Amino acid sequence: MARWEGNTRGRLERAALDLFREQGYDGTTVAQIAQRANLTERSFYRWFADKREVLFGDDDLEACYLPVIQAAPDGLAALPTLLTAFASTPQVLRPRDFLIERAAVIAASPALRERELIKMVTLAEKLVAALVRRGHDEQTAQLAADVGLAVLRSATRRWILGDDSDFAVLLATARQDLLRVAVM
Amino acid sequence: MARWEGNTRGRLERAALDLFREQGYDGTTVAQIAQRANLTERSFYRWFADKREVLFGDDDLEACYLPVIQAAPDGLAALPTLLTAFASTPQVLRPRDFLIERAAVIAASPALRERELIKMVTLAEKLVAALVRRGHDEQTAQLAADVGLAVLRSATRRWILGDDSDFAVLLATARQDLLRVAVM
DNA sequence: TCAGTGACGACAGATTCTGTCGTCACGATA
DNA sequence: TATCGTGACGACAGAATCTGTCGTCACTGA
Repeated sequence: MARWEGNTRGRLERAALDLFREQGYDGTTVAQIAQRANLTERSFYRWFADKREVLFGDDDLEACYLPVIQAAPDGLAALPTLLTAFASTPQVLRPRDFLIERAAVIAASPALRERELIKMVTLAEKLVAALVRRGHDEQTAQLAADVGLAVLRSATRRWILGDDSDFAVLLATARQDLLRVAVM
Repeated sequence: MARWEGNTRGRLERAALDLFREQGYDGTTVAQIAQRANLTERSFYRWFADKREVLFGDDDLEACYLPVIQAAPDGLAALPTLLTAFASTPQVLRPRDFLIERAAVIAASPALRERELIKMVTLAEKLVAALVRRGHDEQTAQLAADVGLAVLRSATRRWILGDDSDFAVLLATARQDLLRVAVM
């Protein structure tokens, strides 16, 4: 067997994404993924908690956002605090090609959509906690996180579709949209 | 065996909720649920697509909201349209006791949280489609749905916690909060 | 040279979910 | 009353996911 090839995790992720694109998520088994990566099924589960996790490796948005929130100037409102943190999003994400491939696979599978959602919500909870630590009340923090993520999604949609403006600009635009929607 | 007892679906739902509360979601098998409902495991899967679905039966919020959106006066903005529809929410939901029991079980299980989230998002997609049919553009509709659901969640949180105000009032309050958050 | 550590293969087994077929209750019709 | 169709159900087989456990092998440091 091909033990100790190195970059085990990466090999599994690559094999999984390829197979999902070829045969669909439901149509490919963990055994197939492992085999293509020169491993056994058991080893797959040593690197990923379950079959879905292989697509949600290490964006680590949290580690990117939280310090910025922590360092925000005193008295800054909740939503602006979040949007400031979100500005550095594209630097943390994987290359756009990869994101597009992955997005297509996820969109095609309810199981993967579920997983993506809970990742999002888990992030939202971390944001709420960070806002509360800065003195915002729970209710406001929760609402700000929900609304902030809606703005982030709106901006990200545009970015993925090829809009190469500075991400802070995309966020500002999305926030304008939000204002129109919320005030009307 | 106890065939033809009637209310098969309800028996399974009841057995599942009780067992999940006693042993946790992961700790109970579909076979146990079926057994407590005097059925076989195979019959469980005739009534529910998978183990999680047994907790997400038939709120049918969609059927409640869509007609109201359809019937909204011309020219009404997206968010107010949604909030009008949301006003009748409590009439569709199950009794509060049931919701609280269920919420506790869901909160304790990541798998169930995932399922709850995708139910929410699926609803959001239906709302977006309904808004687009009324002439709102896609981007606005998406944002309004995200924000509207944030407001709905905020109002529902208060309602579940025992605030017995008219639900329209709770929604209005949540919307005030939203305005504060969004404008500041 | 040798023990410690971590990655891996091999195997067993519980659980989820699906396909298929035969059986039984019920309702409609002759 | 006799018969037939339909739908709910039990019984069985089997694929796939996920976990526990143990032995092996490569690398590291003393």
